[in-house]
Amino acid sequence: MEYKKTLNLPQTDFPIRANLGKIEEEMLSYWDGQSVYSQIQDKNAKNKPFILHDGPPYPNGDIHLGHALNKILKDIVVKYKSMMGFHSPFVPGWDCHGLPIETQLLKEIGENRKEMSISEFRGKCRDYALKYVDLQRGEFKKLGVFADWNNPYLTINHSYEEKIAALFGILAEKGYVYRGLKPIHWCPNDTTALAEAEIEYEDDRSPSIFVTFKVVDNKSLALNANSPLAKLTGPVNFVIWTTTPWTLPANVAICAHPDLEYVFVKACKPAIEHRGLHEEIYVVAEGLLESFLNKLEIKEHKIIERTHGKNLEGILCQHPFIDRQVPVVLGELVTLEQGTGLVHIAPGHGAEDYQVGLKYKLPIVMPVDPRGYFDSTAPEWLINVHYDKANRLITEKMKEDGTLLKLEFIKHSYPHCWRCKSPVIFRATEQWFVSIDHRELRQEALKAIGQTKWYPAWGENRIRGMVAGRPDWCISRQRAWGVPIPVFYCEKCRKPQMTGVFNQAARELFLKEGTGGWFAKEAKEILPPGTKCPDCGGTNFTKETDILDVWFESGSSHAAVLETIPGHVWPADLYLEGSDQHRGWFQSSLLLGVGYKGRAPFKSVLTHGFTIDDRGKKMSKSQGNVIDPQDVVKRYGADVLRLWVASTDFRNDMAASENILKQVQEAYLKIRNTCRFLMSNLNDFNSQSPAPSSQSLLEIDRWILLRLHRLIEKVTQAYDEYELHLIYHSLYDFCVNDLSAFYLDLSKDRLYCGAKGSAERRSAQFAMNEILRSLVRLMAPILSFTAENINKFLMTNECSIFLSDMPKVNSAYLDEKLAGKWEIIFAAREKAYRQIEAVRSAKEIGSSIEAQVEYFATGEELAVLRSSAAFLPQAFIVSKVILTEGEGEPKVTRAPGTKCERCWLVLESVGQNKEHPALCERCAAVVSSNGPAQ
RNA sequence: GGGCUCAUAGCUCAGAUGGCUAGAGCGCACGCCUGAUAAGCGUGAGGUCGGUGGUUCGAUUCCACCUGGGCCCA
Repeated sequence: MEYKKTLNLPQTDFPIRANLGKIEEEMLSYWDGQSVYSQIQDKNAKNKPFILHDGPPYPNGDIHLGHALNKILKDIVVKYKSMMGFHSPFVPGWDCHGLPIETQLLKEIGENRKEMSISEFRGKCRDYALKYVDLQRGEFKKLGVFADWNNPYLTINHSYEEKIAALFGILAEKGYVYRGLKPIHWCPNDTTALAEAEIEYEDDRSPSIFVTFKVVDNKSLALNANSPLAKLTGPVNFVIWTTTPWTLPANVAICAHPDLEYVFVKACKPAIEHRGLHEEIYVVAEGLLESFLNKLEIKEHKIIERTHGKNLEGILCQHPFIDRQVPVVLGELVTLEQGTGLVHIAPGHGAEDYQVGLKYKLPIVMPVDPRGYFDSTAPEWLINVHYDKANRLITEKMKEDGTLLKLEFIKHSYPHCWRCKSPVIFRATEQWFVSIDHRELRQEALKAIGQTKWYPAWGENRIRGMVAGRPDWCISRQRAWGVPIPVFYCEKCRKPQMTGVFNQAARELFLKEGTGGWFAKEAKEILPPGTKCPDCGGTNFTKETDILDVWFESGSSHAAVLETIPGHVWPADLYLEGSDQHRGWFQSSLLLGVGYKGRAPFKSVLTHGFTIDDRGKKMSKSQGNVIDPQDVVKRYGADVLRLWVASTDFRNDMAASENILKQVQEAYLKIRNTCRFLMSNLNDFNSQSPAPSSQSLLEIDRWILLRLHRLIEKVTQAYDEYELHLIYHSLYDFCVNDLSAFYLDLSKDRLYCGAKGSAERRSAQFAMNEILRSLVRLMAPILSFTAENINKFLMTNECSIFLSDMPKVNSAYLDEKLAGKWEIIFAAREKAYRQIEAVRSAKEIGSSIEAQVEYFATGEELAVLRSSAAFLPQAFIVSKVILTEGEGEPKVTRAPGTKCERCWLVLESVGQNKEHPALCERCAAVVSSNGPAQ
C-alpha cells in the first residue's frame, strides 16, 4: 500500500467530465473579454490575405441546422487559415431585403398590411430584419464562430445600398440593362403585381373550349424533311384546348411535345357548326384522341396519318380570328393530362408560354391594359371590353367563323388575389433585365467559371450548364421591401434615365438617407435642380417604382464588402455555401462581377450538401426529423455540433440524428479524455528544461513522434483541401489507435513506475508534451472551445490557442525504417494478444501483465524483435517475453516469479532486495534512489 | 419530366491509374483491469461494396440501364 505513494500517478485538475455548457460560456466571455478576434487580425495584419467572403442569410427566423453547418464550416476554414498565418478577417453578412422577410412579416401582421403606407410597411420590414439579425448573430456566436460580429455587412446599410446603385449604374452605362416584357401575376382589380405568396387558389367557373387553327399552306407541312404530310390534301386543323378564351388575342404559337405521337384524323365536323356537315382533318395527340372524340361526340373517324411532335415544328397556322400566322413550336410543357396535346401559346399571358417564347423568339402580344380591359391593339370588337366579358365575345365570334369545336363550362382551381379576392391574370408588363448576351456576358461568365477552382469539381459542370442555358436576368420586382431600381422617367418623352447625373443623384440619396428616401421623396427633390432630360430637354421626371431582385443585392456584396472594408481584397479567395447557390448567389455574384470587372469575384468556390436525417430524407417539420442546432448546443455542446460538421463528408448530403450525434459525442469524449490523460502525465513536466536529444529519446518515443508528424502532414493537407472529415478521422484514429490503445497504454509502466527524473520517463514526457501541444492546435479550428480550454489549462504564453501557429511537419521524425520496424512489432503484439485472450478466458491470468509470452519468429521478424528484445515486455504489456527461433502461435503462460507490489509485474527478481522484499529489482532501485516514500 | 449529384458493414468514413481472403473506428457481443475510473484494455461477430446487364483473364473500382436519396429547374 505505501508503495503506491512512490508512484508517479497521473494527476490533473482538468475535470474528467466535459461540462461543455459551462466551458463554452466561459470561453465565449473570455474570447470576448480578450478581444481574441481582433488580436488575431492584428497579428496577421501584414500577412498574405485569405478572404472567405460570407454569403448573407435572410434574417427571418432562428437559425436552422443548415445555417449552423455553413457558418461552422466557414469558421473552421478561417481559423485554420489564421493559424497558418494568413490575414483572414471574417465579416458576416445578412440579406435584409426581399420577399422572405416580407412573407414572414406578413404572417405576423396579417390583415393590417392593407392599411399601411409603403414607408410604414418598409419600416416594419426593417425592424423585423434587424431584430433577426440580432437574434441570429447571438446564435452564431454561441457556435463559437469568430467574426467581426459588431460590424457585419447588412444589405440595408446605406453604404451597401449606395454600392448596389453604383453597380446598377455601371451595368447600365455599359448597356447591359434594358426594359422588356414579361408576364407576372397581376390583379386587374387592384391594378397591381402580385407575388406567388399573395395568391390564393379557389374554385372558379371557366369556359372550356376546343379551337381549330387551320394550316396555312399544306406545303408548309413538309417543312420538316421527315414529315410525310405534304401529300395530304384538304384543310388540316390543329386543335387546341383552353379555359381562357380571352388570352387568344395574344396567341402567337401552338406548342407540341417533341416526343409525343400525333394523329391526323378525318372526321365530320360536329353539330356546333351551323353550316352543315363536312369532313375535316384534325390534328391531336394520339393519347388524347379518345377523349377528344368523346368530348366532341364524333362517331366516325379515320386516322389517315401520324407522326412525332418533333416533325410538326415550324408548320404555320392561321390564327382563328386575327390576321396572324402562328407557328407550331415544341416544348416539354405539353402533357397528356387533358386537352389535345397541343397548347395555345400566349407569351404575354403565361409563365411557360413566356419561356417557350424566349426559345423561339416569339413576339409578346399584350393587348390587355392594367385594369383588365382590351386596348387599341386588340381587334376592334374587343377594344375597351373587360377580359372577363371578352370570353363570350370571342367564343361567339369563333362559333360564327367555324373555328370553335366545342364550348362547355368547368369548375377548376384558379388563382385569386389575397387582397380583393378577385381572379388574377397573367399579364406581360415592362420589366428590367440584365442582358446575358450583351458584350458577350455569357461567354465571359463561362470563361470566368473555367478560371475558378470548384470544390467539388463537379460544381463547375453544374454552374456552367446553368449559365449556358439561362435566359436574360429579370431584375425588377413589384414589391415594397427592397432597393428601388434607380431609374427616372422623363414626363415629356417617357424615356428612362439611369446613368450619369441620374445615377449619381440616386447614389447620393441612398448614401445619405438610405433607399427609404426614394419612397418618401419626389423625383425633383432627388435630382439636382435644373436636371434636363438628355433626350428631349424635359425637366419633369417620375421615379421607377419597381425594386431590384434581391439576388442583385446579395450579388453585389463583392463590391460592397470586398472593395470597401479595410483589409479585404477583390476578388475573394473563397465563397462557401450550400450547393443550391450554384443557381443563386454564386451565379448572381459571377454575373455582376463579370459585368463589373470582367472576372468572377471569387478565386474558388466550395459547396456543401444539405442536412438530411439518418434515413436519407430531408429534414422537414412535417416529418418530425428536424435537428435544431440550439438544442444540440444545449444538450451536447457546440463542440459536439462542430465535430459533427467535421465528421461528415460535407460535399455529399449530411445526415444528422440523435444516434449520429451520440456517436460524435462519444468520439468527442475520447479525444478530450486522451488529451486529459496526456495532461495528467505532464503534471510534473517542465517544458522549459532542455529537450532530450534525439539520441536520448527512446525508440518508442521517436516512433510516436513519427506517427504524430505523419498526422500533422495528413491533417494539414486535409485542411488545405477542405476535406474536414479526413481530419476528424485522422485525429480520432490517432487518439484511439496510436495513443490510447498502444503508446499511452504501454508507456504507463515507465511513467508511473520509473524514477521521477529518469531518462525513460523524461523521454516519454517530452514526446507526450509534443503530442499534446500539436494535437490541441490541430483540433482547435474544429473543437474550438475544448482546445482553448486545454490551452488555458496548460498556461502557455499565448492568451489564445488561435494566436499560435499550426504545427509544422518536422521531416527529421519521418524515419521510414523505424516505421517499418514498429509495424512488425505491432503485428507481433496482436498475434500475442490473440493467445493471451485464449489464456485469459481459461482463467489462467487476468491482466496481461501476469503473462509470459514465448514468441516464435524467424528471419527478419526475429531480427527486428531481437533488436528490441529488452523493450518487448513493455511493448506487449506483459511481464516477460521469450524469443524463440521457429514457427507457430505464441505460447502464453503465467509469468514465473512474484507480483511486484509496486509495478504489479510478475518477476523473478521480486524478493531479492533485502530492504524491499516485496519489490522487483527496478522498483527497489527507484524507491531507494527517490528516498523514503512520502 | 430535365440538369447536376450521391449510394462500401447498424453509424461515420478509407479503399491511385480495375488484381491477393474489401479496411478503420464507433456501436454490438463476450471478457479483462480497477494506478486515465461517469475512465482504460483485449478478443469476436457484422458487408451479394444499392440492383441488373455489359467490357475484361479479372470490377467495389470502367460503361449502360434501373431503384432509392438530395439540390436546382420545369
